Amino acid sequence: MSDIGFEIDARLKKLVEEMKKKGLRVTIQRLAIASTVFEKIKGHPSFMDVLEEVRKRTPGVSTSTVYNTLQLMEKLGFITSFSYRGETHYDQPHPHVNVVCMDTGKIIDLPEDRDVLQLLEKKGVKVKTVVVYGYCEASGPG
Amino acid sequence: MSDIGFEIDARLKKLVEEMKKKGLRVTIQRLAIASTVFEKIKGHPSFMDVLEEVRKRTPGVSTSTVYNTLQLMEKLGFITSFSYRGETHYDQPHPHVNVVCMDTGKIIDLPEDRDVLQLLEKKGVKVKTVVVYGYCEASGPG
DNA sequence: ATATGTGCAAAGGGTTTGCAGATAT
DNA sequence: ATATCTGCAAACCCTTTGCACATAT
Repeated sequence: MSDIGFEIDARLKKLVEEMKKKGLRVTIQRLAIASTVFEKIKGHPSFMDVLEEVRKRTPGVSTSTVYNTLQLMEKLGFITSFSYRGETHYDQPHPHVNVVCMDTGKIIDLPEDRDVLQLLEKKGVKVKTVVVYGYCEASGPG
Repeated sequence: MSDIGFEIDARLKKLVEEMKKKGLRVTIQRLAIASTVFEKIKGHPSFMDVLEEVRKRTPGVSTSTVYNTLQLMEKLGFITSFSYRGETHYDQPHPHVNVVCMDTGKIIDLPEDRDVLQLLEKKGVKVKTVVVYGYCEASGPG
């Protein structure tokens, strides 16, 4: 469990601890999937994005294993997800504001979102994540 | 075109005008679908919700007709949509803040949302609609 | 008269599942 | 040793489409 070829970032380390604590198995596949997800999560990857990237690195991993692992990671609170245009997108678990451009399909995190979150919380909303559907600079509604 | 059994609300009237102006046909089905949608839109109905409600009122209307009409209405700006848990939900077209309870699945409009929208616009985001994923009063994260 | 719309039924796309064989503990 | 996990392949659900028939204009 020391030389497996992955960068062990803090989240991965914590996930592994968490899995062990719960008697869940730390498999090669789960490590490959988790490290991929942590690396790509800022880009709001879709399920297929994750699957493809995992397979680039570790060929042969199955759809269901990726699916199961993503569900596990979500249940353990390491990622969140939301759906856009019929696809599931994975995202960082801390409350923040995503902006989706309905023209380009791009999804970015709003840089300074603390005030938005605070305003929502002040209104009694327990925020997990926020998705703003709109248009980016270059494009307009229609 | 006078006694068709539907309440002609302002939006329906406007939609009909718009359709005529564009040479689109004002059919019984479209009227049934549109009036249903306008009546139920505050409840963020899913595609299936709309289909079922339309059929309750006007049996025999097909999936594709409902589908086409909803797309048409969206293109003409009378409704918007977003997806949640793999389902398309239809919504009012003006910018506003929806709150989704990830526990109960309930979707409601945030009552006083103008300041939230203004704050987002001030940050340069052209907002079409906002979906806040969180938890309602009774439930907590987990 | 005819361009547009409808309904049927099937295809599509992404997600989810059942199960036999494999494996981390 | 054995409970858990993996991979395959098929099922699933919702959405989307093609096309012959019907209809609003």
